[in-house]
Amino acid sequence: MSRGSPAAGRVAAVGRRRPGPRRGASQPAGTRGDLLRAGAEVFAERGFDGATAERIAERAGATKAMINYHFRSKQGLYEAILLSTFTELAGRLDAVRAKGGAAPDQLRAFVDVFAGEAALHPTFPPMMVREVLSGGTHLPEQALLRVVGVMGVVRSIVEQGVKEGSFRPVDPLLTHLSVVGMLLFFFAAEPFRRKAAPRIGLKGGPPSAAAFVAHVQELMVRGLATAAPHRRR
Amino acid sequence: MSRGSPAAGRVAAVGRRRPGPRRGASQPAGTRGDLLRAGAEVFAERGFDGATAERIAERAGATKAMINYHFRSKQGLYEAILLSTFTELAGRLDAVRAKGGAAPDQLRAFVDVFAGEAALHPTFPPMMVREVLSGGTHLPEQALLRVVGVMGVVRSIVEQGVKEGSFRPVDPLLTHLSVVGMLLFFFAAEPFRRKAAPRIGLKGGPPSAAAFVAHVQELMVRGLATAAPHRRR
DNA sequence: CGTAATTAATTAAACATTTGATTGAACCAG
DNA sequence: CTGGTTCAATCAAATGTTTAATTAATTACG
Repeated sequence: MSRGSPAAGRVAAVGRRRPGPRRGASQPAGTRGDLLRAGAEVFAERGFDGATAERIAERAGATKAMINYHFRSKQGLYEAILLSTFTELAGRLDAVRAKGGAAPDQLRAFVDVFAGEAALHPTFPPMMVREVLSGGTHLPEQALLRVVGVMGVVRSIVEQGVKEGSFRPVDPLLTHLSVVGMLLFFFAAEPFRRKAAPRIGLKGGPPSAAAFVAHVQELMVRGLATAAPHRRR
Repeated sequence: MSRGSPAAGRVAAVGRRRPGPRRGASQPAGTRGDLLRAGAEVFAERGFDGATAERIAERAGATKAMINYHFRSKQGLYEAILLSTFTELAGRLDAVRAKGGAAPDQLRAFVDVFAGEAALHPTFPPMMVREVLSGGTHLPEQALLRVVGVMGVVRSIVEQGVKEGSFRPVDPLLTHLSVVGMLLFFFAAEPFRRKAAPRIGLKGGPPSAAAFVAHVQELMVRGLATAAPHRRR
């Protein structure tokens, strides 16, 4: 630990730029960025314990020692990925709430943005679900706050809808759990559907994300609406 | 594998009975049953890779060699657990469909039974979600068929409802994904809620399973109902 | 300017654990 | 005895981390 290690408090700082080959994704270049991208993929596919440092490094085109150099440990890499992912998502969802409008429209927009983010960063839903599954073991404090923030967005939308009379009086937390649960499960299950598709009689291939988004939007807006349901008996 | 190993094709067979201490759960006694129970718990908590044979054996009050003796390998234990769990669930849900009745009532019953099973066997939702997450890597063929069967139950309920006129014309597969996604996520996230509850301003403690079930039932029946929604604009 | 000193980035090898599986002896009911 | 069951000890492979050496860029300064 005698030589200066950059892992200490840094998060987004980028080392020197290299004129190397073009990167596929967007933001950070260099080995550090390669590790973030490769790590997100492998962690999403196999979970924290199933992802070996060796495999991550290989996919990033680096050696596993680089993980410890740039992030201090495998867990350090994991936390850096979680934090940046959750922060970006929470930011976009906050924007939905901030934009205002009628509650049903905000709810539709919430679903849209959430799904858009999941489609843009396919590693986010699996990582989120895995983290929830393990009780937030590896979840850094700051990332947990983002999750709480998202919960607050849904809560305030629902509360506004109830006050406006467009929604019946429902529990905001339960509503949040249903919407986010549906969406996370759908996107996290994508690899499963692809692999199990031939086994299932799946006409017209697996369902598209757009179709599911529309389905969820209708389901929620109709399901929360004030109008009385089809009462039987 | 020279000595006779019972692991080959067995699934539910029980070794000799012992007069040991009372077991907490129901079915199989003996070391084999202890391993099934302990394995389900640890696999649910940590996933396949995160669960060590040592930890499972310890919780079962046995040694890890017993896993290999009774199930040939750690993966063998895992598959045995998955198969028995999924088979039981699929059976109860098939019964819901077989009982008949109006589509909305069947859908409510489906949610009820699904949630009841999850509450009775808290290890099932996490294991199911983890398996879906990893694309069904460790999923034995027979267990996959059960999952497909459950999907068929929802599909036929929805198709009946559409034909009867109680449901609007929705995609059965998308409907299945929403219901099952909501339920699995809710139950799989239980440890997370418990751990994050103090961090969140959670008035009255975490939501009860019964409350969530009622919420999902209303949401689905209203959301799928034929009646026109609260059209805005 | 040019060159030596310094720092950052990277790699290959070594290390210390951990872990799933195997083995052989002991145990025990019938 | 005998055959199924259990355990303690052992093995070999895998894995996260550390270390030492190498290379490249940046800075200091004569």
